[in-house]
Amino acid sequence: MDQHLVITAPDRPVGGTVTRFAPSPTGYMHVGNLRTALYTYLTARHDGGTFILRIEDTDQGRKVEGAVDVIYKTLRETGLTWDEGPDRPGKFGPYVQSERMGIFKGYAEQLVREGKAYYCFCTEERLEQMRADQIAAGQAVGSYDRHCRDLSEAEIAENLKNGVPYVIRQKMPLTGKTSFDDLIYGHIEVDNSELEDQVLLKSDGMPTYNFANVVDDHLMGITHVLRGNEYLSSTPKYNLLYEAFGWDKPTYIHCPPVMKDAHQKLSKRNGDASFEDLVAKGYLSEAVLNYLLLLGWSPEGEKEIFSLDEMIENWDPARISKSPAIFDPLKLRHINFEYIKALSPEAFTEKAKAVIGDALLSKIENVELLCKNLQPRTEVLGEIPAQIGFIEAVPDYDNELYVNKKMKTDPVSALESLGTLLPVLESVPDWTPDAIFAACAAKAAELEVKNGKLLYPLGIALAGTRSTPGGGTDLAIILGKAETLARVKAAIEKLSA
RNA sequence: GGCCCGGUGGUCAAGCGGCUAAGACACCGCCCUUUCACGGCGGUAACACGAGUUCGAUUCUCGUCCGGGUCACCA
Repeated sequence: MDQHLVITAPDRPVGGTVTRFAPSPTGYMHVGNLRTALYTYLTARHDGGTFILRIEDTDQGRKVEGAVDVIYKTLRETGLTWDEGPDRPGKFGPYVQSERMGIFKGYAEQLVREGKAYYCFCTEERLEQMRADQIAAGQAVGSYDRHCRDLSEAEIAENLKNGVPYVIRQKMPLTGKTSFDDLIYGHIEVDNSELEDQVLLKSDGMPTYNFANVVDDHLMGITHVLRGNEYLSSTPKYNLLYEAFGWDKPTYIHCPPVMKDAHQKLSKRNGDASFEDLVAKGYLSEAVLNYLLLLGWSPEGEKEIFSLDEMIENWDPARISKSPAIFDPLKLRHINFEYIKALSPEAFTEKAKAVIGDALLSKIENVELLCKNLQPRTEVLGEIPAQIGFIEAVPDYDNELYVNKKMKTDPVSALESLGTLLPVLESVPDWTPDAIFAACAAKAAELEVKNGKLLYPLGIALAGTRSTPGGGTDLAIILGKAETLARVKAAIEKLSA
């Protein structure tokens, strides 16, 4: 990461919306994550608020070299600029969670002093035994039995003095209900008896994820928390923490997952495409972002193609869907196609050239014409090579290709057509699209046949395939005169054989 | 299993008590056309099921079924 490029973040607007995207650096940005980043970004930007990037790197086991760069790179490529982050420190840093580890213990101890949390000296063995007993007794598994919740002052002091390892647990209310309101899912209420006295501070003095999250979000002034709906069931515990501290609760916006199919989430484990993979295949980053916008959210009108500015303007988090959405590569293709069509010819040509490669490029007489024909035929950049393989050499093909009902052609008539066309092509004064087409059309008129009768076979002769970027005369221009004449002669020979 | 959430065409989805239940992708057909495309026009296709509330339910309530999530000193 370009740590030398550290810029101080600007001040936040007073009373504004503040959101945060808090990814774990796993070395991979899957599209579900990116969608969350987008929704989080839009929620801040729509309100003219602040968008923060916080790196949650405390899972040392999953640490991957260079992973933070992937996050930076992806957000930059998609234009999701952040106001505060590791490289843009504001007043609420640090923005890398591993650098914040010192601040949590004090908060946990504060809750202990206030009687809202307690020291727990249970050993791992005891907890395991407890769970085993619960299973044996056919009870609900998993919940801590609150063994240390009511230790006497003396016992606690004694243990502390002896250096017995401990964790700090949150003291949940035993009765009553806790509720919260989610912007998407509405009012959700659970019995407090369902809530476990969760660990806040681990025995190594480090906070648990849930605890760190609440404290960080509060200290950073986060007003809107966007995250996956797998956190729906732990949100009551979050709220109880906010209440214990007397902090303002954020607005919760839980998003449904992006699915691979009806049962599985999209994930790295399943080998599903990451943002980088999609870009490598020839999807435009704007198109990917636009598709993701629509995957789980719908605008008010019928417009589907949105620039980032238009997304910001039209964004309304309340219109996020409640149910999971299956990632549809076909629809992505279509959106990508829309973006490709909207490219200027020059911009498309530039992108196409990069995919075609210099070797093949040198064999193309008129790259501009080729690209002009390619643009409305390219949904994904990566499929260009397959469309122009014929330029390198005519593939093996069957003469049956000359059969075309509508053009009224077949191998016999094709042989005839190519025979008439050859001298026409040889004598075309200028090797330009208009001149060639005019000459061929004139010949067709003279013979009183449809243009296709002559030109369809030309296309087959030049490309050896039905699907080509352009008609026969365009192919002639792309291949050049010498190559064209050679291929027509070869085709005549093949048809005569 | 307890708790929580969800369930409109194949997919994304609009809808928020009364509609012939939008639109997009995909699919099919027609037109245009020097192939294939692009484009234009048209078509097939949906409210999981059962009660209840109501003059009237896709919309509200309950139940059933199905799917997902969550129950760690992991994040």
